[in-house]
Amino acid sequence: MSAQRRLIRETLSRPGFHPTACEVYELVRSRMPRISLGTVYRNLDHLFAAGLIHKISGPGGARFDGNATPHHHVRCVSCGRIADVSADAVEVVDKTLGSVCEYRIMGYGIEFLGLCPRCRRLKKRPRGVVAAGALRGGIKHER
Amino acid sequence: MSAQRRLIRETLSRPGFHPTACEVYELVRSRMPRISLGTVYRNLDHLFAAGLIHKISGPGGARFDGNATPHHHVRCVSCGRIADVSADAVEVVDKTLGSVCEYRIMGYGIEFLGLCPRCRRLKKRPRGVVAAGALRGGIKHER
DNA sequence: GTGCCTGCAAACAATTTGCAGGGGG
DNA sequence: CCCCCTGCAAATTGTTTGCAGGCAC
Repeated sequence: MSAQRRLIRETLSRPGFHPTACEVYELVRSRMPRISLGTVYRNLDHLFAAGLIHKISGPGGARFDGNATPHHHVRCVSCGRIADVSADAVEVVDKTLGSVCEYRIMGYGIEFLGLCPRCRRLKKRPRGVVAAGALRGGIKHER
Repeated sequence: MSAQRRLIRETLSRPGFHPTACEVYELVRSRMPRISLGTVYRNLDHLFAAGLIHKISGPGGARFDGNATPHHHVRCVSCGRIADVSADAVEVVDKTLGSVCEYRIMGYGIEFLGLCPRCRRLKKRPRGVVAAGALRGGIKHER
């Protein structure tokens, strides 16, 4: 693990912080002025593929989250800010929609990740279309 | 509603179809050769803002869905294909994780949308950071 | 005419990649 | 010595925008 990668990871360790790649770049650059944007992207990708950080894809580009434990996110429809939501809240999401966090929840979107019937049939090994860190909600009922 | 917009909407009406903007462009162009990519983007945006279609933001760009009723999506971790998931499945997502659809579910991510405490306090009216069509999961417990 | 709409092309933004070098195992 | 990593710059990709018209009311 290079100094650059360590510093990027450290930058993401602040709780409740969900910066874009460019924001990470600016922050890291203040302490390591010669780092390049390409290196930031490469390392964010590396950390994400290793499941060490979360990547939140959305409009206006991806955001990153140093908290790699299973949890979800809420985005403010007015300012776009992102906050964390406990993974446990998912189980009862529709029943407690108002008390999931301090936001006033107006809706939500779920993206499941899994193997489609055809890929399963073809016994294809997942070929990295989705990285480990994409499985934001942990697998609770593995069979 | 112009002929272009109608044709774009019609192109999206096929059930279980989740094309990118470029795919929509190609399809529409086969029937209306002089349409421009800009027009496709403009109209997809318009339809999305009006809540007439869904927009699924994710890695590799957004995908669109002509089914505007509340529902969610599942993405294959191997081939990246997207399929629909009933909105009702959300309520019991953790208890029936294996039977939500015919995919083998490996995880999921939820994005809530709502007003953050500060925006609520400032009495700011949501200023279109998120369009109507972004509220993919309907609001079931409005207060 | 006014306003929404188009095609086109250029601009923009986010991300990826090719390359030549460097440092640690 | 090899491999992974870097900085840099250019290339790609996805998306938006400015502009000069065009069609409908």
